[in-house]
Amino acid sequence: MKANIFDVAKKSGLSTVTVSRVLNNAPTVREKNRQKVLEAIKELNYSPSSAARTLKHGRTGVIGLTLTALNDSVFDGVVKSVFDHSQRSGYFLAISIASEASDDTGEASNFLFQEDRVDGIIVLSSLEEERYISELKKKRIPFVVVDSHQEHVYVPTVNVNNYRGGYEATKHLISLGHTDIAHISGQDTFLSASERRKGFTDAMTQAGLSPAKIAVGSFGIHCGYDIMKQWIASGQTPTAVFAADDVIALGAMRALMEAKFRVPEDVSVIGYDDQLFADEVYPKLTTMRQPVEELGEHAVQILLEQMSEPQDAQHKRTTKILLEPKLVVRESTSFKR
Amino acid sequence: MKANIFDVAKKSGLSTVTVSRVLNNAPTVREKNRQKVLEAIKELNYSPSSAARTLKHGRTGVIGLTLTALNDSVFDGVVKSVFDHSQRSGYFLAISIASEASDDTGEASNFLFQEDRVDGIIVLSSLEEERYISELKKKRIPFVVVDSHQEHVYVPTVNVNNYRGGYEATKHLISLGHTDIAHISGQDTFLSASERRKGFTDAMTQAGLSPAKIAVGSFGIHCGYDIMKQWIASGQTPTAVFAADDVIALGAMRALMEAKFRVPEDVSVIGYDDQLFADEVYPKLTTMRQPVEELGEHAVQILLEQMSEPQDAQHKRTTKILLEPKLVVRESTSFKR
DNA sequence: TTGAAAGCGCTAACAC
DNA sequence: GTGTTAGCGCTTTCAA
Repeated sequence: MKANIFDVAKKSGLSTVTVSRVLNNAPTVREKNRQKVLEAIKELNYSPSSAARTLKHGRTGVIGLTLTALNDSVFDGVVKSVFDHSQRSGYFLAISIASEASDDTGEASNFLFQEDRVDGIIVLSSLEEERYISELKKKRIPFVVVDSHQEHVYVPTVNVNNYRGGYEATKHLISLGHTDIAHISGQDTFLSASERRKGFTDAMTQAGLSPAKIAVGSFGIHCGYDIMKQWIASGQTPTAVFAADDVIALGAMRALMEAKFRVPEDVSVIGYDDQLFADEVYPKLTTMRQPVEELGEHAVQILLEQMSEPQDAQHKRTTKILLEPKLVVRESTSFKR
Repeated sequence: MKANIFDVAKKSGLSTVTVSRVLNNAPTVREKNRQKVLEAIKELNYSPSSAARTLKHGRTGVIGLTLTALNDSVFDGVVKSVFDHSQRSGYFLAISIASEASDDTGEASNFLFQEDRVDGIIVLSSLEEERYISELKKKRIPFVVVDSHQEHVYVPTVNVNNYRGGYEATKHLISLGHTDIAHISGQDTFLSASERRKGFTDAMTQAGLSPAKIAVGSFGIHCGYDIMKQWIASGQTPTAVFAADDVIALGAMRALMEAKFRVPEDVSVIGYDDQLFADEVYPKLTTMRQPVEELGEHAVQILLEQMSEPQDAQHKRTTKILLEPKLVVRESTSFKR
């Protein structure tokens, strides 16, 4: 049914070797023969078998990407960026989306790690980071961790400076004259959450302010509303809030607006991530933007380096990239009245 | 370096065939030998080569998914669902994210279609639908189109009833007593946009209302704000708006709130898609939810059917699935005052 | 400039 | 229950 390289060879009156040379753009093929081959290929609608090539070369040409949640501007952006840069280097992208709930069998490994499906893996903000890392190391699969949640010494990582993000977000509010500033944090499972919180605390302390009003919520789950509502109910409404992500910020704003507070006239709110909706909601959200494109670019680049290096060299030096977030001022923050 | 099946055979003192049998859970292996093999596998940290298997079997175990945009609750949800169901059937998922801008070379085909990388392809809401379909047919790669933008007779598709969605959304507003209802539509490139608009028009007409107030915006681009602002400026503010998607709805609400209209007291707004933020924004967005999980499930199911059927049978019957959207009433719509 | 032969790692068919 | 053999489709020597 499907044509193989022999069919092409026969049809073109040449050998499989010559066909192979044409396929790989070898210069040592007579132009006339090259044409014959190309014609046969077209007529037979032939395309080479990637499996056979892979088997021969020992590389699959596939990069794997594991992630936990989609539906988040940051992760989505990274995926897109990773895809673009992979393609540019001739690699396909296979993805694996872990469910929130960890698999029952503690042993169960990621789908992508099976067999030698991929030449390397990008671990994006995984909840099973530890397990993945040790398994990847054991299997000697080259990898890089993006948005890591723990500190690993010998692991190549690409991260965004969350401490700096928290610090800058808070400083923005302070610079607007606010002194009663609250922080709704993400859960401690994430290094990013505690880093942002540390940035908040330091910025407050350095300004001689009390960093006492902190509530620990959770990314992903819509907690901003509840926490803010509680503060309002207890008469503790701050004049400014630093929310650990944009969704939390949205929830906080909703609680405020429901209670007839105006944003930003009565209370300023700053988010984190610069999700797509940040630009379209009322009032437009001030937020910290993550360098999404660069995250993906560095991830692919480092992974390719890992893949090209001999296995044992991978312990010699470990690349760690730290990118900076960027403050995007919109409408949800203003001078304290 | 990397162990192969021979190494395992040697180490366990058995033949490669026996090792292969163990790998494939063949029942005809003496328990004692099975243990020997398993031990050797573990010691050598062996994992079989997918390439060799693929070559032998003529199938890759990979499903391809092409999509245009990420960062959209609907698409993201479908991707997740497709991943889950693929995995459940033992397939890996490779994705290809097309850039908005079509490739310069009109010829350039999708990355995934190259060689025989995948056993089948899910085309998700592609802007290059026509081109993909004809190429996939030519290459005889089994496929299914999800959220198709044109009507194709012999193409298996999974769609959501957009006409019904538009109709129901509009009826919801009518049932609340509104008569001056506007519609901000998506661009006509998308069948979904014109279908929703048709639903709007029919619902209005059937209720004896004029479906005249229609503006054609564009999905993805933030147009809801501009269009609504224009209506407000020209004194044509409707009492209810049906936005073709949630982002447009968000923009429309922003324009309204900026102009001191209250939502829903002065103007009701209904969106479409039930993006994640719909539940967190103020006021919570009433919207039409797409059956995301089912979309992915049916897509995979139909694709697997296509893959198992002989090539020539694929013209005999063509599966077409049409799912129904669901109205989710929240806070952005209310009775006309 | 071209081709014959060997082999990448695995498994199905056929012995034993 | 187990092993021998052949071959999946391609590319890489090596020889012509």
